[in-house]
Amino acid sequence: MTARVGRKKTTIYDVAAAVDASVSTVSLVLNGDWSRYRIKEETSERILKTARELGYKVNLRARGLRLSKSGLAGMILPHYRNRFFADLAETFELGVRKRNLCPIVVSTQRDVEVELKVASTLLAQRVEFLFIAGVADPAALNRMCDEASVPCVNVDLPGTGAPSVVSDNRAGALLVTQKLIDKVRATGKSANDMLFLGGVAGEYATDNRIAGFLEALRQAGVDPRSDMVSCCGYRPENSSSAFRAYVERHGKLPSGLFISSITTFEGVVRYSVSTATALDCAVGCFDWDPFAADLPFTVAMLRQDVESMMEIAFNSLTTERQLARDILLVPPILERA
Amino acid sequence: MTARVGRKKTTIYDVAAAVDASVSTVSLVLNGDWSRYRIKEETSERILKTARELGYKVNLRARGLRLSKSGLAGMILPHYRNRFFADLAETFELGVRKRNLCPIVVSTQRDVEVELKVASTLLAQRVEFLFIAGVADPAALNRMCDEASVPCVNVDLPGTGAPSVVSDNRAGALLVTQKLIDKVRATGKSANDMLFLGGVAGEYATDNRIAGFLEALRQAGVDPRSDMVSCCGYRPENSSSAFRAYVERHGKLPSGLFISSITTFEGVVRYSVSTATALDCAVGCFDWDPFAADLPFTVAMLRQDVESMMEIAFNSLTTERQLARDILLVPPILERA
DNA sequence: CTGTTAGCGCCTTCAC
DNA sequence: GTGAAGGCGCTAACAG
Repeated sequence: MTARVGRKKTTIYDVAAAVDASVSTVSLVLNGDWSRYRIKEETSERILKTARELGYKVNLRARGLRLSKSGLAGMILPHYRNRFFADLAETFELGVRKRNLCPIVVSTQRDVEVELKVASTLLAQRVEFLFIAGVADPAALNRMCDEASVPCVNVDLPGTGAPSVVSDNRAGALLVTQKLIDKVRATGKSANDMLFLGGVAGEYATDNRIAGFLEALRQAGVDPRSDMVSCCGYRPENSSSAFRAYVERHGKLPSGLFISSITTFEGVVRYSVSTATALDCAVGCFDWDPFAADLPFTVAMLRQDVESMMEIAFNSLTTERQLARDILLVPPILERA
Repeated sequence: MTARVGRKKTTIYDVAAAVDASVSTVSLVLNGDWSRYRIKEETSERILKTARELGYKVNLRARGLRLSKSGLAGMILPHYRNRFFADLAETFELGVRKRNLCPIVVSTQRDVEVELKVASTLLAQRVEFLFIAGVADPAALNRMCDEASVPCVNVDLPGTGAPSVVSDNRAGALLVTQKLIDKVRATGKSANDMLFLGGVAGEYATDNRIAGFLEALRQAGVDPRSDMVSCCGYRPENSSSAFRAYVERHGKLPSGLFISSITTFEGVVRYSVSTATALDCAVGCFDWDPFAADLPFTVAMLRQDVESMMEIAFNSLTTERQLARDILLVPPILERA
């Protein structure tokens, strides 16, 4: 058998002609409910057989046009390069396939232009719903979906233009910080020397994590100081130098370290390696990565509860939920302690 | 503006009726080449305006049906959970978008059933070509594409059913092993105590890596022994115990360690951490991960050249290349040394 | 039990 | 300059 690039595909008309039946009979048979339409079994078998011989395959696009539904479901996210987004994509695909639809996941590299373009392509393809994760401007995309009457949901992103499913950053940060404080005190150190590292002040997630961090400190009777928080962004180089600066200023490591993302963590590890400084302090991280989990010191890692988030997201596709536009909070999971 | 889930979309007929023109005029204008058809500028502007007001959006599926091309391009891969596949997916999307198509990437978790089902869905959606990466049985999928007259290419996977683009495992392994031997000898140790760890004997990639490893040894005047190779699979637990077994049997670490995948590496790190054994030997890894790259010892990492691979893959979609079905080898990149 | 037919929304050739 | 009409492949009434 050789490649037959561009050869014309066989249609139900071809099959109908071959068995000398009508297209509707063929269609009925091919869609399985021939018994309901009391088509002779012999006819049905002949059709099935020749369809196979002719290599017939449905054209889902034609069917979709006829039925006014595409059978497609879309998701846009920034990239696949960390476990959270990778898990989101895979969980989305699974859920979509379970609903007998075909997933279209597209990454947009956090580029607003690309986000807009991709979203409009997906809507023009008539996806039946759209998941929006980690984009720069959810509101614009929500509006587009609204105009196209396509249900959508924001994931890991709060917004008022659609239902939103987000990790409970505050509660998670509170929990991890409490663990850290316990550990710090168990080793006889002071919770007055803790540090929050990473993120960008003003960002939704970062602000909530800081709030949780500070609340835990207050609950433990510690009076938060401004030098306990260092929002150095997401790049490893930045956290590396921010951490170095902290250590040099204080002449020692913090007693407990709350790291706000896996890339920030990378920077800390890089510092530790390059200066041969053992990280003998309590460490917690609001993110999870299998490699980081195997490092030479115990880290309390918070893993976003992707399964729950996606289940909730799928459930918010109903008309009522679409109208309600709630923000649904999902507590993350403490992975190590 | 409120959600209007399920409301009927506006079509070119609606626009035509609104401006009291014919659908063909509307179509012409909306597709931009109205000047070529010498449509009055005034008409054209009126159409554009009302189309916008009515919120008209093309239905790409209807257009596709009419033009017999879907505007869709498919890729199937096992998952997104390592950098290689994540990069593959993103590079694919970029290339596809550059060609003004819409990417559909679907992960199949290395499950043959799922692979088959997904492939047939994508073909039924009439993707214009299909990239196949890291699946269990490429031949079956190649055959399906062939029957559907859809060009396809195997990525990181050799096959005879379609052109294949694979990393040059042998050359890469040879290169890294040479580096390791240099390092081992530079520190006064013997290249007779090197170890290849990971992979599955009989697998294409593993076998080629072993071949490169052994060849480098031979070139360096070392006579390979069977206990220099331990194919312990891909799970971290397995490499962890396989490495432990090696160390216990020999009473010391190997002088140089060639690790065949990132998950194998994880297992080695886990062993090192749990036994407080410093990994003071030359280490090389046929895989790349940003976290691993920041670990407390220098590792020569080989990174698959995703960009080149994908470029070659895109180029092998032409009819001649489809018929030729070559296996194209792409050397990986040495990331650290 | 099976066939005819009218679209789904769009593009394109050919008339006018 | 613009409109009418056919058809992409499929489904679902509605007729027989």
